[in-house]
Amino acid sequence: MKTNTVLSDLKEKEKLARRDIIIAAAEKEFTTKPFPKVTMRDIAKRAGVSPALIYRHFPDQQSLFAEAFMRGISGIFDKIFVTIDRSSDGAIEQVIADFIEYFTRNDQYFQMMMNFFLGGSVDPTLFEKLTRIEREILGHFDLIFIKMNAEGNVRRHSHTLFAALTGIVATFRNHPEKNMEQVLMHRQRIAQNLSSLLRKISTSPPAVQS
Amino acid sequence: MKTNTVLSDLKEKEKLARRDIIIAAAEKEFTTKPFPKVTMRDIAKRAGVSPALIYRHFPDQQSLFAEAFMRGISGIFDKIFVTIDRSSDGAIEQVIADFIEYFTRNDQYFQMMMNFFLGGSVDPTLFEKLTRIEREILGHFDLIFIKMNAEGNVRRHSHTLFAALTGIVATFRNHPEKNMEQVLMHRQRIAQNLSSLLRKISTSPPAVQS
DNA sequence: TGTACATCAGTGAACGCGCGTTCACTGATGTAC
DNA sequence: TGTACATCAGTGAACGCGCGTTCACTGATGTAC
Repeated sequence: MKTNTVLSDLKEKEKLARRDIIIAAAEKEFTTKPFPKVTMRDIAKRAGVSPALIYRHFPDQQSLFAEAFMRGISGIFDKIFVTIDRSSDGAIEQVIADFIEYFTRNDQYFQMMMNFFLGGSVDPTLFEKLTRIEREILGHFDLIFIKMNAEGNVRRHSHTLFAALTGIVATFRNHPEKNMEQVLMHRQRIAQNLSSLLRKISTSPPAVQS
Repeated sequence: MKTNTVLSDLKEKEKLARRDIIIAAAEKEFTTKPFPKVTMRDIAKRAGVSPALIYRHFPDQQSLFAEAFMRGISGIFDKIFVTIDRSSDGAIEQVIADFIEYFTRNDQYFQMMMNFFLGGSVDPTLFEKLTRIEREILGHFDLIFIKMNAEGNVRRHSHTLFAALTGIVATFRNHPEKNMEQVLMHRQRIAQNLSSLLRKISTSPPAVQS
């Protein structure tokens, strides 16, 4: 019985590993071509499995995409959240710069995010997850404005910040003759402008604590 | 000979009218369903013609979409440009509110805009047109900041404004339980917040001129 | 220890559908003589 | 005025392709007796 359990545990692990390989393959595919062009065949090929196998792990394409998206998106925001939590003044410049840099270097996640925003009909489970992430982001953005003693409605500032950051990445994209570093620089300049705008709403010089 | 010319003029007009009907049908279709779901068959059906006929007027789908987009988008910006030109202080609150309202009530054009931004590869002619429009928009936004005596780099403020407006429309979308008026209200609140942020960069009270 | 059967990850090929686009054709109008 | 031919807007059906998804099957491993 014991051996039995150990063996089936191994089986289980193997299965999870395969699942992992598929998600990783999907993430990798997203880096090579625009989001809507990635196909199940592509992913299967990269993962070294048959397309049919994917459907043993995920009910459909959207579920796989969602999982790949979640995995990628959590990375950056966890990092940003730490920056906010540790800072005494909200570190808005740092947060803004990190957001822009991450989404510039990983445009695939931005494209996915836009896709979910614009696509309209996502299934309720996914919608739920996205809403939770959004709330988490806004909650942490609130902290920035609280720490910097912002005047006015804090949550509204958070919305404004999130919208502006998203807009910067959405509107300034790869002109044919520009490479990624140039695009990044351009976005960062606009982002800095945004930073200094937002700094102005602080009612007092940053409160330096501990 | 004269009759001849008049007749062929009529023919020509008729042809243009048909072309017009097709574009109008396309615009109408975009209002009924999300942008990527609109098909050539749908448009043909609404226009009351055969799908094949569309290809007598437009080389391909993208050209038709582009033309429908241009037509729709010019409307609002012409109106906004007039507001800017006529105002003494740039009327930034009005411009922001109009932008948000228009794109909320005509989400199809926003979706098209995002599509062009995110889609990546558009043909050079279309790219050229889009770039021209963008320059025109930024040029007029510059006027706003000039009129309000903004401190700092004017063009950079214009970029920031455009990005933020786009971001507001992109990020706050139809939650299943909210209707358009509620979405509009929400967006307008964020937009007002943006307005008052931007007002702060004026170095002096608005210059009131004749 | 050996044998018949069950389970289940994994597969390549095929299904089915949607959709952009083209084909082969029609019929009305214009033109040449 | 009549006739043969050219032009061209317009059409419904068909082509071709891509892609998500499923099917029918294989083969390895586990289980019962």
